[in-house]
Amino acid sequence: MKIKALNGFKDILPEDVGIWRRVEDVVRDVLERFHFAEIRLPILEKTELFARSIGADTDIVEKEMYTFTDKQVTMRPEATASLMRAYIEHSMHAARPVQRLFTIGPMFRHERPQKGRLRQFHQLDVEVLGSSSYRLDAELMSLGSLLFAELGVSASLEINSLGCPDCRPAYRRQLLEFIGDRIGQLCSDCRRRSLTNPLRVLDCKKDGCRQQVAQAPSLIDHLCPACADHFSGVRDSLERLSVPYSVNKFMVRGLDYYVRTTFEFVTDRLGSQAAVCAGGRYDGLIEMLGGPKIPGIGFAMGLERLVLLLKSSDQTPGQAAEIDVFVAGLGERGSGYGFALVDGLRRDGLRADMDLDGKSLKSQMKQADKAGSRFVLIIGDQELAGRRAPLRDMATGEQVELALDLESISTYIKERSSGLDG
RNA sequence: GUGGGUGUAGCUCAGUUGGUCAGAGCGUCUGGUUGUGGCCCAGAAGGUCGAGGGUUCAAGUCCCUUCACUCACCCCA
Repeated sequence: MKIKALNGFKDILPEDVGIWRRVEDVVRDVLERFHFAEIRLPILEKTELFARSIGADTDIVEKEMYTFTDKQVTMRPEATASLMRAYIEHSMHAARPVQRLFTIGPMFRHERPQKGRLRQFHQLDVEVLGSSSYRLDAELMSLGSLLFAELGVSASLEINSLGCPDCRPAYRRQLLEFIGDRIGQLCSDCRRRSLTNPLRVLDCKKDGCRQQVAQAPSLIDHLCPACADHFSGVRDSLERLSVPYSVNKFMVRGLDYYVRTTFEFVTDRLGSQAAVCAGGRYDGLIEMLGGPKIPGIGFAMGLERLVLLLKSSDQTPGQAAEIDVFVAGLGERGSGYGFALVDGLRRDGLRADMDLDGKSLKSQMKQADKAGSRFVLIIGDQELAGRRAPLRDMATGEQVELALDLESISTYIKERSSGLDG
């Protein structure tokens, strides 16, 4: 029986790494423009951290975490909790009043895999601690929209407000009353939701439920004055930044810690996994985890989903050259000389390779072609005797005779290759 | 946890009502006269048809079981 990767765990093969790097490069570039600093966090944390931050009653904590029960540690299902832990542990609030941080890495959830949802998946996690300004909310959404724009992916922004501990309970009671009157018309899932997480009834996908909740009281009509002001501030700021958005009053959050602003970038090209980026404000979280009373907001972007979008958007990157020069050695002497020459070229900053298995010249030419090498240098007994060797330009087929020494060859290739530094 | 779909060469897939059905394309390798890639041509390697059991003279082809993958539900980035 062959050993295979675990269900929901995927290898990212060399042919896909290019697109992943592109995503990561754009992410880091844009984040730096927005003055964010990268932080790298452990993958394993105390189980309690997630239970307290995400919510002990959530599906994630109840049944989706990879936990070593004998050690009470868990593979992180998301990054926000870890980042908060690090922020508190290192008293980062003392270093500067507003911390703008991001991290990229794998997360683990034991869910049933499907399109755009794996058990090990990767997220970009962006968090700002120390400001409750509504402008910050809009700034993060602008950041998200710029990320999509720079990657050439289209996704639309939806926003909502979940209120705060002052206004949500009252709304929740109203909603429960509304649902109670219609409980018979709702699907079985929604009947269960009405007990566990009533807000979730609002975004049920079933038509019957949608019709029923269409007239439901909406969160954003029942915000307390402070939350209402904040929400309208967010909207004004988005308009000032010309970031297109729509209000989705049925949008809910799965994690307990969110308050006020929530937002998602959604797409219709990922099957049922519409959200490619989602986040919101969590003003009480840091305090709840034992830190200072400091507000925060953040979002997570699903990188697998982003990669899927990039692949579907028909942006063929074209095969890049893997190496600058392939050295074709003929016979034992030619191969031996070429072996040392390739090593020298590499030490000189060029990407070089050769065949080590004594293949025919024709076969070596094919290898060079397949690798997209810009040049092929041929070394056989004639060349060793004459101290000169032909260098073939694989694009044009033209060949020049070069003096058979490292410096001449290296210099010639460097003068004609692009994308080399130094 | 629940439901649907699919499992035939490295990859993408054909395989009619069970009877040369073990195939194609791509990829790989070799060759198409001495040491030159792409295109073309020729040839080769490569598969216990996911696994196990059953029906039958005969099973990728029918039945059962099982495993895997996949999409969707739940939930969620």
